Amino acid sequence: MSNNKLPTIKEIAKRLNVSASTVSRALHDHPSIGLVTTMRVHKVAKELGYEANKMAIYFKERKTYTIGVIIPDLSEPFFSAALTGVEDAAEASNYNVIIGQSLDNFEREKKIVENMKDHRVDGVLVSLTKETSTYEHFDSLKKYNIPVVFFDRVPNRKDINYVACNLVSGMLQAITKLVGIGHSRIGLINGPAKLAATLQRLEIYCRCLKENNLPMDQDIIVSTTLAKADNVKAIDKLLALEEPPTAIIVFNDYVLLDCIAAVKAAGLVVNKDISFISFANLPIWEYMESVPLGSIEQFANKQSSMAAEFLFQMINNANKPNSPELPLLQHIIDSEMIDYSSAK
Amino acid sequence: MSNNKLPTIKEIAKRLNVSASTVSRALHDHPSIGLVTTMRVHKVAKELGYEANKMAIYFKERKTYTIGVIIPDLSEPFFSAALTGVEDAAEASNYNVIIGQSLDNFEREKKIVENMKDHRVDGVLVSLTKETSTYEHFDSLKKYNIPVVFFDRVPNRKDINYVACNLVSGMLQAITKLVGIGHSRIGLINGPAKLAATLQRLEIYCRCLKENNLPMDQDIIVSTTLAKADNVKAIDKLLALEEPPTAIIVFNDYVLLDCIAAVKAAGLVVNKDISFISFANLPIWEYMESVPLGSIEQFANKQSSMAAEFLFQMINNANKPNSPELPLLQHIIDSEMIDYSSAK
DNA sequence: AAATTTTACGCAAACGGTTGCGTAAAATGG
DNA sequence: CCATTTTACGCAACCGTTTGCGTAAAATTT
Repeated sequence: MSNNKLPTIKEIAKRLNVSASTVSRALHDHPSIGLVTTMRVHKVAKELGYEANKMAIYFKERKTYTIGVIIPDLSEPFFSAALTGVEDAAEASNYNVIIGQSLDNFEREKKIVENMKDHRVDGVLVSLTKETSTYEHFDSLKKYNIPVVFFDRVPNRKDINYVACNLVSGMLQAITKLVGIGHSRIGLINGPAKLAATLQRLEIYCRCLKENNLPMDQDIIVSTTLAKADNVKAIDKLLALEEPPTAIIVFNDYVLLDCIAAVKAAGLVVNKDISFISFANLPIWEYMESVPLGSIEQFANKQSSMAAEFLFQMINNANKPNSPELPLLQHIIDSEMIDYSSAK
Repeated sequence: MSNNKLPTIKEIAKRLNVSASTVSRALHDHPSIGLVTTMRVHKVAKELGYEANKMAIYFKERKTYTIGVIIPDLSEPFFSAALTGVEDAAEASNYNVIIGQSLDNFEREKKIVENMKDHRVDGVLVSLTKETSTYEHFDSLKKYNIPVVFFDRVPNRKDINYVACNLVSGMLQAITKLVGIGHSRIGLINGPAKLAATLQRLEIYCRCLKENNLPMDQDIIVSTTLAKADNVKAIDKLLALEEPPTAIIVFNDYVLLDCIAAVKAAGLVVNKDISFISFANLPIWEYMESVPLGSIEQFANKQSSMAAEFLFQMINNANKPNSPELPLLQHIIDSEMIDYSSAK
């Protein structure tokens, strides 16, 4: 059983018959304390193994040196990479990171925000739930002077701080590449209509087709609920067309995995009979034999660490007394198509 | 700009011309406070939007309701699953989780421990670095009454609290299964000698062979540094034998992925010419066409959440004044071979 | 030697809330 | 009507550290 009593400043003060304030100042080598006293204090402090109780200091400072990160799901490599990005940035600033997984559940997200408020984190980083469409729970953090920065899955609002990823650049690279190697009939397997990401992909797809002077054909645009059976149905529908696409942009890697299986089942060969480009979430293609021509990378790590930097800027700015009101911190990172076609 | 001043108990007290202690008691509906006063306090509290500053309470309680988790690498699905297990358990107990990635670096691990001590976490969960062989940095937490529970990668000591995974059960299932379907020449591709896991696998492999009355042949035991080229070299060495094994136990899934590629490159067919069983770390086999016959699952989530339960037991026990000195909390979970042979 | 400055330290409040103890005033008992 | 209990609240300490201000004693100046 350990002593249970950690040495405090008062303890040192008592032993030396001086006041706690003298000890505190001596420990910081404050000039107003005599040299001998300072040395005696240091000596006793060392003997007792004294260490300042940071929680007491933090409490006085009204800070916790902790930030919260709210993400949908750690089992997604995208988000675990994002968390790592945050942790790296936080470590560099001597901050701690507490996590909360919303599991794409709005109520959980609210609860996590509440909890982080209770713990008085110095700031919050969020990647939203798919369900989230109202933001009062984040607005309420303003009352506690807790800044919020969103990343990747960000609210559809102007008055927020965020880092997001622009899918246009990657999609443009993808379609340009496909056109470059001779494809002119490029399909799209999109996600469920209710997801913002779905609409976004459709818009960008159309734009990029146009930029490449390709016609748009509704027949080669299909969607899936993201369920496995539905993914297969979607790709089969395209393959069954009279004139099937020769290349397909796929909603994400999970969908693509099912598509590849279906293509093989149909006796076709990936990258010969049909080519794919998808939106990256899985770091697995280097191990697979059938791979997409490329993946549109959204740089989870880069997004999250930049969001963390923004957050620290806001936190530090708030600490300065004459803070000149920071402008909104917003940044959009370009996605990039990672080319796999040369790899195999 | 928000008001910067959150309402406090003192603020309420001032408005009602009562003392802070009365307000505090009224807010908790303490019987010694008159009904009218209590109601007036509640009313003003509501008007002001008063919420207790938990940090102040925690500081007084000398608790933080936060536990720390130290794991090697979040990008490994095993550890992100483990973290999720911890978070689930923590949420159920109203605790927060702060994370630290050691990146398999001993110095980082020490630094993280130090940091968590500074933040006075109520307890720590650890899965050790591959480099860690001394444990003073954890012992030092005793001084602060911070309990520690290890999981999965645990110290080689008796006097610790831990949850670990027993590989024997899974390996035995694996070899028994292989024997059952006619294999009698079962190889082993092991990891680098310096890893504890390597020695462990070798021992268990030998034991399980013996239990199935199979002879041991040094020729079909090879090792790899875990680098891709070396993985390929290892499997090629086995395939080049006069009498190659018909089944191989592989160190882990990463190694196996390279092995499968090498087998295909050699013109052989997985699960026909040669079969594999590996130690699971990747949740990818459901998407692959060539899969091992089975994977030995070590239940990251179960291990970590049980470790968290242990930790909470220790924390709660320490809070009780007449704590009857908890015994060491130790548990070993059986690994299990997950059978994929029927799936394809 | 008296006046002034400097040195070296203590007091007390502050952060926000909790709690043991003391005590007026009101209610009850005899 | 006096003695005792109950009711309802305030005081002050506490958690551990920091910091503005005040002040004796010592050192310096004249």
